[in-house]
Amino acid sequence: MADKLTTRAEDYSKWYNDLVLMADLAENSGVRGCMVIKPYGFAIWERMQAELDRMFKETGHQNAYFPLFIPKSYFSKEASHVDGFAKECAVVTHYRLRNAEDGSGIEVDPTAKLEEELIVRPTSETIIWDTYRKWIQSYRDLPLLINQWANVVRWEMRTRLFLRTAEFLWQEGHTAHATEAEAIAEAEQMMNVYAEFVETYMAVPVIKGTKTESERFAGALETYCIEALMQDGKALQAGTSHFLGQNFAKAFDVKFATKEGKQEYVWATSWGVSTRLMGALVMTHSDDNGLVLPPNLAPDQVVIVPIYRNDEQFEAVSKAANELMGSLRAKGIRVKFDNRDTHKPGWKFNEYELKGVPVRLAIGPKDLENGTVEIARRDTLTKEVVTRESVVETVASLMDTIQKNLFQKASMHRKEHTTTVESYEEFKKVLEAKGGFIVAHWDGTAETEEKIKNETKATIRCIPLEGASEAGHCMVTGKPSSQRVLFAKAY
RNA sequence: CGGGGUGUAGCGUAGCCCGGUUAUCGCGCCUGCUUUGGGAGCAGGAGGUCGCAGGUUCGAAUCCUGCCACCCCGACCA
Repeated sequence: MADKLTTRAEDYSKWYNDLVLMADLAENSGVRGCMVIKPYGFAIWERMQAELDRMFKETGHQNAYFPLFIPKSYFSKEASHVDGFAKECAVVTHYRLRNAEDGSGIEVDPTAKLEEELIVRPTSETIIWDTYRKWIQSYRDLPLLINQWANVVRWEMRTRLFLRTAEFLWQEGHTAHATEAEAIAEAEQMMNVYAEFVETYMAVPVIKGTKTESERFAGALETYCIEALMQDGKALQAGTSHFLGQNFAKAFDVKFATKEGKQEYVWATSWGVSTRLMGALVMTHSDDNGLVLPPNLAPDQVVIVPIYRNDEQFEAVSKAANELMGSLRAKGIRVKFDNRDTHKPGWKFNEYELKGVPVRLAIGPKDLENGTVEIARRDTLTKEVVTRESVVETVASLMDTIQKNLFQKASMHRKEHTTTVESYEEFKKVLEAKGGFIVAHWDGTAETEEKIKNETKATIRCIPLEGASEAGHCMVTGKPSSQRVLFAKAY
């Protein structure tokens, strides 16, 4: 397995797929563009959900659930929104099957045609705003801060495991506010929540910014995003937060009575992250030995592997392991004791490396004799032997050390693959030779953006929020520019 | 939707051009013994509508026709 990973490292996307498949995260289901997320992969997603959900609630949001099916007519209300999604919708046209008369099997019953087709949600703006109209009457009903954990379907031409599947899991927040300023503040806040989650838990450094007009979400006035750089030098959009203005309020007639008794349209935001984050995780930290999970996110932070030759040894080792597991858990560390008798230690070592468990402890007869434990780190692949007395402390501090080390490593990689260029020639050269983020001046027009995209495949990932404003000239047209923007080839 | 490719055991594959015993090999799986501090060894065993449907032929995994599925590369996108 390891050989296979190494040889395929030349082709990153293949390598990435192998990693995902072999690490027991997910596999192609055989259903077009849809994946099966396996238990271990789903455990990681659940960790993401848990931390994000906590952060949403800490910022005042509540969860709710809306229907999977959306009547077609809802889509006709917001023109730019439907333009963005029309080409990738799965549509339910019938509601019954029957046995074919010629005995060839099951067929769709043509007499069971739906009066109005149902769209399998590609995103829930339309049905949620239709509902919000009924929920919002007064300024006292605002702000309405709701999140939904759900699956959505987008019939993409081309799919890629985790990064772009036909069906994917995500959360979508949809909020309504009394004022424009409040809605903008919400959209910015959620971008910051995403950035904090991705950096603190996933140990993936991100750049916060806004999208250009042409890259903006369908129906949004402003799209905030976080952009991450993968190991192969391509960028990945890790999360987006949209300021929707009053577009949806007007389309779905969502008005509220102000304190002064006037009727006004509400201001809206929406924001989401998806199972794509799993792809970001894999492609940021993994190496040829498999996944590398940051401790803050890992479902199992520590695994204890017992080493023994016979039942007595197993008893003795298990006793020590269970005690150790108890003290680690008391420190709030997620520990698994793998006492399966069906696999040998060497097999387990490799398995947990592939699965990216941050710390592995091994206890055997020698350790019982010497009062020691062997500690192995996944991030550095190093091992050391420590005393039983110090192991809990060592492991506890390793959680922090490994988390920081992974973030540090990814940050260094990004720094080394971020290049500031002055000319279009240089831009093309760097893009070709090195890839990564390229920081350059742009005249702010969609034409120039389009030209660059067509000629080089690179897109403007974002207009960085923390980028200092700096006068300069567009690298393509020479027209004045007030700030450098971030370019890259993207997934 | 354009271009390319692949369908043979749970996974990865040989065989196909040039039709001919019982369809190859590895991993995995099962049983037994020995093993267990980096993916164990030996012996035995189970597992196949050769993607589907037709056709050609004495005979088809192999040749022909049609269909289906998936993958990869583009255009589109979280």
